[in-house]
Amino acid sequence: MDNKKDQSVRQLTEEMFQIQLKANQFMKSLTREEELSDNLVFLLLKLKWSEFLKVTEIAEFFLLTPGAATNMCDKLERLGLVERIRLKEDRRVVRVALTKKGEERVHDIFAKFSAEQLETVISSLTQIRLLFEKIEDTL
Amino acid sequence: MDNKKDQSVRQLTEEMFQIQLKANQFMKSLTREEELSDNLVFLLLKLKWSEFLKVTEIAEFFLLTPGAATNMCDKLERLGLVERIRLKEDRRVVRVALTKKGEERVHDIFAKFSAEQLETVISSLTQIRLLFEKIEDTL
DNA sequence: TTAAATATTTTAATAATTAAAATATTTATT
DNA sequence: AATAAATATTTTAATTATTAAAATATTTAA
Repeated sequence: MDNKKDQSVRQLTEEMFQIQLKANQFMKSLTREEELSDNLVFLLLKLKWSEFLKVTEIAEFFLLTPGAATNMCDKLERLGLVERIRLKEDRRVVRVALTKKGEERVHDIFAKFSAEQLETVISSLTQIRLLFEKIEDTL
Repeated sequence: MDNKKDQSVRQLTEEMFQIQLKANQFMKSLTREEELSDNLVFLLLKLKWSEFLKVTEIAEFFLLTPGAATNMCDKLERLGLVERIRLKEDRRVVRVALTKKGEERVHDIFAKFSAEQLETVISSLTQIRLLFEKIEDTL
């Protein structure tokens, strides 16, 4: 591995490291008063704009096993943030939905940001996603 | 929470989710044949361009406890990828450095990418970092 | 009616982390 | 010089989040 490539490795490592750091900081600023894990917060957000999700849907979204998804729901249910109801039409299926308390929790997460701030964040995140897609096309 | 803000939450959730997905995919493509965790790979990369790191330095970089950093080193040492040597000048300090095998492992990670690919990736990552910094300034 | 497939939960095991304790060394104080 | 305090790393115990596998209940297919 020549010096030019060494430099590339060094740069790439540094950028990746900084990005991870800032991404974590961003998550923290979003969930600054949350003691929930990132994935649990993500799930609350996801449920905010889905009427409900099945456990297998949750598992698929998060690329986890059904057991892990169940465990996530256990935690949120214990906190009164979600409820689980068996579907009448197919009693194998469990609907997972936000409770009133869960709705309020999501509301609280975003109450601290102005509409302008949100727009800026969304716009930046969109560009970040596009850049990752560019990387995807490159490799 | 009004409809406009609902939409913002929805968009933000979706972007965050996609970014997490793509960032994971990126890590996977970088470490596609690695059975090491992300942090272990990161540490290998970091050691590639540092002569050596102390355990506390590793803990600081990764925002972990010294115990966790020790554990990371245990794993890499067990695999023959790093070595630990007490500093003569201060025998409390352990130098952690890549072995020859570790160097080769890092080399292998990047052997599969061309210089052009690396340049594109680095450039995109730099922009991603700048965008995260913009978000940081916004919040 | 029986067998196979499916959804979720439970159980057991594993990996990665923290908090706290332990060990060794260095630095500061007496 | 001796003692106390600080520091670096490791070890131990506990916790959290995940997987694999097993269990339970239900639906679908034969």
